[in-house]
Amino acid sequence: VTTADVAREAGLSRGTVSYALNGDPDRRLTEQTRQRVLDAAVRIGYAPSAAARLLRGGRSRSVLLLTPDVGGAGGLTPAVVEQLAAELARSGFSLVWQLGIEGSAAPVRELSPAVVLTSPTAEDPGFDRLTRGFSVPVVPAFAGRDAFIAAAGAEQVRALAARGFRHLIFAGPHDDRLRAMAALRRTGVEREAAALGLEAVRVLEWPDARAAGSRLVGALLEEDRPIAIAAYNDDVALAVLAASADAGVAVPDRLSVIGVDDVPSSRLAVPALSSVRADLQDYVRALAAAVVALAEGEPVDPPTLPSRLEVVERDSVGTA
Amino acid sequence: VTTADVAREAGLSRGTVSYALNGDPDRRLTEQTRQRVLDAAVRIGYAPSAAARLLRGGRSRSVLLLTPDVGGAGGLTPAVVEQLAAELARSGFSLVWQLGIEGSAAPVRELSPAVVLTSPTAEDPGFDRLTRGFSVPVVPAFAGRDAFIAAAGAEQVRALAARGFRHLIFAGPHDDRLRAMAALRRTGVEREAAALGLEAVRVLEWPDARAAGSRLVGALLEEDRPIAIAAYNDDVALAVLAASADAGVAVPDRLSVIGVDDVPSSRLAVPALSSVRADLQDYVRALAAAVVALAEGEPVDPPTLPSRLEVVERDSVGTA
DNA sequence: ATGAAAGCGCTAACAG
DNA sequence: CTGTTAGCGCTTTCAT
Repeated sequence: VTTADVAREAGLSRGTVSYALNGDPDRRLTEQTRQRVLDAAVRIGYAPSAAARLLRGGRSRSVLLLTPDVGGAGGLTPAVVEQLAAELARSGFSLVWQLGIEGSAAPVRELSPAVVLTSPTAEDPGFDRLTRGFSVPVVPAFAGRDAFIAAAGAEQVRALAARGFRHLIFAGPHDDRLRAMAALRRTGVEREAAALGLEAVRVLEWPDARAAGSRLVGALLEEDRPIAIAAYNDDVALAVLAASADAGVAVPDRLSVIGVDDVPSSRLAVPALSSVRADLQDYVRALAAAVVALAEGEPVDPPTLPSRLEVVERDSVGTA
Repeated sequence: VTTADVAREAGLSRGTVSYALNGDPDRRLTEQTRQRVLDAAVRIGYAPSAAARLLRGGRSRSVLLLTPDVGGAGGLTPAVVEQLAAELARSGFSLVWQLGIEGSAAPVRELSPAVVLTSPTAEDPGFDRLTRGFSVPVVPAFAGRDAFIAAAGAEQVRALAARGFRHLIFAGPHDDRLRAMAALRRTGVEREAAALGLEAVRVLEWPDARAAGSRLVGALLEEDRPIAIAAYNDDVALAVLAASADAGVAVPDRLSVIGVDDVPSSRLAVPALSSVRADLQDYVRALAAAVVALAEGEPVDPPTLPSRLEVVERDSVGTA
């Protein structure tokens, strides 16, 4: 069912139908004519062909976000995507999210988006493959992501150092898929420790099994010096907490630990887990604005993720 | 840059270019001609117009998934979406996910998908608004979602009843956005309790603040009978655990609790949290197959979510 | 083995 | 105020 059908039904021409349906740029239509078209359209269930509109040269109002997986941008993706979608909707754009870009799956070109947002950066391998075939701006969203991930580690170090700890342990995740992000975080931890003149950071991969974790805590304890752990994220920090409880080690009296992300269960851990949180509201707003500008053809740079995060002090960090 | 440009560059006609670029259905091209076209295409950077292709009548190889938010389908969405995307990619389809459908944002029509998957069901208000304007199958994905959510509650009850508990408490979430799902889960709990001939289930909204939670546990304890709690999900169950620890109540000796979802931190709670887990692999595979069939025009029904889940027994449930 | 041309549904410039 | 028409880029049938 096309405009031609509507035109026939309404006894008018296709041109008139088009004007009536889109609101007139200049054209003055009789209210009666307009109504007649609208009625006919609903009566026969007209739905415009997006493809034809696009082909005709209309700008698209959609934005395509490409990430390898849901956690693609350091665990911050879901919340960011939801807010970004809402923000863009305010400006009349729709955000669509395509996952699993790493593999063979090619980005959808059927959606001729106004802007493409990617979580891989221009340096990432495969970026060219992603961008190929798009004649619209392809922007690495999450600019400054590496620094952002590292910054969380730096905050952890500052929080721990402020309590007098001079020797820090970095507890990395067991999950292999997190390897790259963990390396970034670790670098942040190490750099800040060096900047603050602390001892060299000891790096551990925290074991997945509870029993192994508890043995590890036991071993750490024998060294007989204050234990301060910067965990890769809250999940790892929670594992440290569990291991400590299993080993009968008091937190924060004999062991301090701080995570990253401030996931809901951190508040509910025993003791409540200190963590690092990012407030991304302003960033997402700026990102949405940049996307809209890009869509309008203005050559703006997308915003950079904040490099200063907020420490949430709870009960898992003591003093040296 | 269009096929016409490629044709001019290669000294051939647009038709030939099209055949060379797409692989010949029947047509036999000289290898030399084919190469000439391919070279010309890369040389001048040709990229096909998806809109024109679509308009011309080619079926699209994309699938649009519409959900209100990331957690749209009972917390199971992210994992399901990732697997579904991978599964569909295997058949040459790309899945794109549009969030925030509840609000004013209209589904993207620029993407003329082969199939539209929605998390709202046909009964949900606003479903018509979503489906309007699509001339392709619009299928409520997650068929049997309500039963699925309820089933998890039923599993909790069975697990608790098997340990001899006759009086159960349902701990609902504080978060208002979860209200609808919580009601479903509660129904599952209540129905199974009735079916098993247990006492009427007591329904509580678990408080957000730790102090309030701990007071609540204290009050429960005074009633001097075994406490068995089916929590809405693991987050609530974790809160119960935290409250118990704060109140100095031993779990599972004096209080039993079981969650739903088996989130990573459940394993790491102290004591490790018993939970209910769903294995959705088969379901997602079947869903992908149904989507592909639908795209081919076969009128199949999408699969129903399993109504039998798996209990993960850990250390937070004792005996009556 | 290649070229010519029609037409997908739409909008906008031009006639009337 | 409304009708007619060209053409967006592509695929595909029909000629050659």
